[in-house]
Amino acid sequence: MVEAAADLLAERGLQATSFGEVIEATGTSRGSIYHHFPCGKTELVEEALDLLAEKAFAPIEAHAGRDAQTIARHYVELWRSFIPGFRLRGGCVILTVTVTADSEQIIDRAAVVFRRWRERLAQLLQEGGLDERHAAGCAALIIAACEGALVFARAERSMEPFDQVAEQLRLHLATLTG
Amino acid sequence: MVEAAADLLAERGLQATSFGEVIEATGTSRGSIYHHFPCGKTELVEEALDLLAEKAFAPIEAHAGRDAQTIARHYVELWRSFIPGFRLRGGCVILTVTVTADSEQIIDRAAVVFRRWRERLAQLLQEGGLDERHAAGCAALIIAACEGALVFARAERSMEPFDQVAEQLRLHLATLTG
DNA sequence: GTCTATACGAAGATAGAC
DNA sequence: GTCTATCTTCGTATAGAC
Repeated sequence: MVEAAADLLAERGLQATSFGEVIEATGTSRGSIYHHFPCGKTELVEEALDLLAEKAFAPIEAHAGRDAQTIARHYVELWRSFIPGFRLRGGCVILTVTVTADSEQIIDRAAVVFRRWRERLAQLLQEGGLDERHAAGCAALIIAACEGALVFARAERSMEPFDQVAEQLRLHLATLTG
Repeated sequence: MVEAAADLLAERGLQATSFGEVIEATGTSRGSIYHHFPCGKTELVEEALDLLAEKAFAPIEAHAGRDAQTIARHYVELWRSFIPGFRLRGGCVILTVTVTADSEQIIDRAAVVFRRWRERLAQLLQEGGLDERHAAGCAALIIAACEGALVFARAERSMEPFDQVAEQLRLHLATLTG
């Protein structure tokens, strides 16, 4: 049930993900959702966000321990791989939810996800040899830039703006670690 | 009428901006909107987007002709100034609309805005001495990173992540122009 | 515990009087 | 041309049968 909600969130966004669609996707019934999630949509969305956030960047852990440039390159490549998967439509769910949510609870949950992503990437970069003073900022830059570039790609239905940004990030990392 | 819609869009986002609120804000009537905008909400939103896009970055033109680092610094500062104005709530309207719109027309209009922003900034940077090969990419990076960082700031209700990103952008520009 | 039916409200859009 | 009243659709949430 949470998985179906997560898929729909990723594909269509927060407002567009209605219980009606979750029901259609899962085959379950309306009342059953409220039995498992008494707080309704907010509760379901929170769980779905956690699931998405965890799954999204699990692959990067496979590169833990390598040098900072390699980590960064794979991280950006992972973002890039999301674009065709979402058919240039969805972008990042956490971002979409953040800018559209009217519930403080959900925004707070999204904020936790963003922070976790940044802290983990900063840690990986630092372990990969990046100066401690730049690690947090550099991680924030990479994720922020990828988020923004993903939106460009979605709007223009083209990989070009994303690839331009990725190239600049590569240059920046090369400078910092060189 | 368009101005009221633009204000509401900036403050509350696409889905949250209803005709009811536009009516309340302007004092006009429901039928009157459809008289001036036969295509309804889509048409009104398109006009509002154009208005917002034009107004948002007009101030940067005052710095035209200065060196690339100065241009970039003022550009980022301009983005930063949006945060308190939107009370950390709205973020960038064009971004919000892009990720939430279900109308191809509106997304296309947003794409035009993004492209125009990038091209103008690239031009200013290049006139400010930035290498032609980096101008387009660097402009894309700056705008993408600011968009992403704005979302972080909104989610965490803090300037810190934005300022981290801004510092990295400053470093990057210093490297490219140094 | 799971389902059906329905209440309740909001939003977009339209009709028709003036 | 502008306004009031209304229609339709859709989404969340709940009540109550089994």
